[in-house]
Amino acid sequence: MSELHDGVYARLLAHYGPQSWPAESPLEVMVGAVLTQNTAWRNVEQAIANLKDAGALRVEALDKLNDEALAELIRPAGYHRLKARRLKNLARCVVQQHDGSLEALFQFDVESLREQLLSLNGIGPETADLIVLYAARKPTFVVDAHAARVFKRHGWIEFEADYHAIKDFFESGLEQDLALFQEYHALIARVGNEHCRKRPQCEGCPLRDLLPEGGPLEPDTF
DNA sequence: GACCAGGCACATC
DNA sequence: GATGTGCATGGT
Repeated sequence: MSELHDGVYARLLAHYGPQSWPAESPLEVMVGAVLTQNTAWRNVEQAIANLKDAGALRVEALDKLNDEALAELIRPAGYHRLKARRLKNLARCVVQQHDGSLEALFQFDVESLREQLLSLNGIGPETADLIVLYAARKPTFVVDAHAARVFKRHGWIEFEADYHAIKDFFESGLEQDLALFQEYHALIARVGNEHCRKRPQCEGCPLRDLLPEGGPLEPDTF
């Protein structure tokens, strides 16, 4: 692990302790990954609870439920009609191409699994990587807005860096270890969410002593 | 009542 | 191939 990652990871882990994805099953991870697109996690929780109450948190149930009924259940997470179609795309893929078995889908290696997910309408790079890392439990680094913001503001990566450049930055500086990738991503999301928002709140941030002279860097836009 | 949260697909240039 | 826009809700 590079010196930078070593220092950041150690500070975050010491400050927050181990994190975990708040889900009870791989399917719940996948559904949560879609529902949290452009949406704060607290808005996703009620939608997941609605799906559980309706007995709809099963691959076959998601596949069979009509669009309107599914949209109504996930309404609290926002973009409900759009996300209902995305969840059904995912469920249909598992039913038709993998005999309804997530284990069958997850037996592919990281790259081919990632490609299959990316081929689905509604699954982009971040959602695909979230599913690979937390549902399929294979080491691929998830880049989210928090990771980009935290690392750009500290001057550790360029403001122009795109998803793949940032993903490479992490994957080339870390051991290819599932638990490390899961933990590090979750810790970065936590510190990004609590301290490195559009208006940074560096007071009490565990990475405060690593800031460049003059405080966090500000791009023209975010 | 404006702003924040902050991914993806698609149209357009 | 970069840029802009629509998708929708709930909390601050």
